[in-house]
Amino acid sequence: MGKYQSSKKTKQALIVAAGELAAECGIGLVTTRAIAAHAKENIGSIHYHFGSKEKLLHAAIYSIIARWQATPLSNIVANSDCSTAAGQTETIRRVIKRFATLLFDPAVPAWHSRILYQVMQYANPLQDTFRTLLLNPELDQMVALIKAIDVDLDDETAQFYYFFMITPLLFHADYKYAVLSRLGQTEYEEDYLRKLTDLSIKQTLLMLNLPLGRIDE
Amino acid sequence: MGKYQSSKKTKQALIVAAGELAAECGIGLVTTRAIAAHAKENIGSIHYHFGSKEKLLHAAIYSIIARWQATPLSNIVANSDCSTAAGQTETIRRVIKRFATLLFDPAVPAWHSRILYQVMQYANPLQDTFRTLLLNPELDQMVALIKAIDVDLDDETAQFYYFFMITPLLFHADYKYAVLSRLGQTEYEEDYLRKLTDLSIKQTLLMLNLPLGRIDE
DNA sequence: ACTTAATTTAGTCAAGCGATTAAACAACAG
DNA sequence: CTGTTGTTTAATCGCTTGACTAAATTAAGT
Repeated sequence: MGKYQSSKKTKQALIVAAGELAAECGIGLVTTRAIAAHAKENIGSIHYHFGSKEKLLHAAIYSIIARWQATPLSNIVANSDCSTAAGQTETIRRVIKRFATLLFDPAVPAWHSRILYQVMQYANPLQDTFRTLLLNPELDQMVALIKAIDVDLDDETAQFYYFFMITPLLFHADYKYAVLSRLGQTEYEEDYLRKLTDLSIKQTLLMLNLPLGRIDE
Repeated sequence: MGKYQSSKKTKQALIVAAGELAAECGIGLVTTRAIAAHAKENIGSIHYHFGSKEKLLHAAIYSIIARWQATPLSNIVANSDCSTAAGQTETIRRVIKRFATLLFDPAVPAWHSRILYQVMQYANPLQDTFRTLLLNPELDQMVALIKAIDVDLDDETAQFYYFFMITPLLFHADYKYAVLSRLGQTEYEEDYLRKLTDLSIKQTLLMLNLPLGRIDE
């Protein structure tokens, strides 16, 4: 297994198909037959390459986690100057822009953002993996970062502020189709996403009593 | 049909069971057998009383819509004074408190908040009903309300502000189990919900450049 | 109490599911 | 070009699903 060129292509096609279908109708409702048809592959290939439908979905989710880990928060945290108010403002700006990029950048497959947090919404066996590999590390780092900005906060309040920080972005990912339908569009426009990011930043800075001005252009 | 006392009880038990199970594992993954077992009723009763599983789920969702319609936004809009800044502040406060009540009040079944917006997240046949009866009227009223507060806003921006307004509340409903797991609790505490509502109000007032002070106690 | 009709029940159905298999096919080494 | 083996294919498995049905049961009107 994995010696021919075609093997890698088939596996990738199946992962993408599984991801796209799961994004559309929900992880639990995706069938092996639908995945195979969408990928233009055979049902048997799912079991040949991944062992089971669940393992294929696991691989799809893992590919998302890997994408997030390739843009680590630690880069921002390491290069940020949290000793001045202006530096804190810039750090918040970068954190939100990273989040927006991971959710909405056209270079990141659209199904990523629709699946990642789907895992968290309902009880399912993939949650533990997801929490250990991505969610808890992200949250712990963000709590530490926010506490570095305001040393008076306890863990729960810092996390609470983080929720307020990312929540409009998350909403626009989760309810993407519903929002787009209201807007009469088929994809978020660049302008809209910029407005979304900018207001998320501004509201977060107001919440944390940080100055709104930015350092670089 | 519907002539015996037991009929109403059975129908209600099936609706609650369907709602609770759909809240737990997702609308699409609920089975007739699971509903019947959870309601301690017979599978056949689902088809006898509702015709099909889908119609039962439709009835469950309709019961949620009815709960929202019983607490109409129009009450707030009609009694609000949007001519003064203080009146506008109070209106925002009431709108957010209504939303928080509908999502988190223990008097409202917990499964309501976990299902309502589930309908919006994935393509499914119930969306049209939901949009026509609840979502579009709510959004249209809120857009009008926000435009009454700031007459310079266009529809899209007013709706955009509304998203920012409700998004933290919605997040805490959608990701309830994940958040509770992080908090190490099994249910949101009164204090936490008050903090959530208060900060939502404060952030909205900041966003709309309204004074933070309140009118009544 | 009896009758009637509404409701509940258990059993059955075809359809679609994930998984498995053996045969057919195709890629690569020599 | 040929043999080997990794990969793909179509057919089939047992199982669960939503739906249906006829029989049993129960509630209410008389």
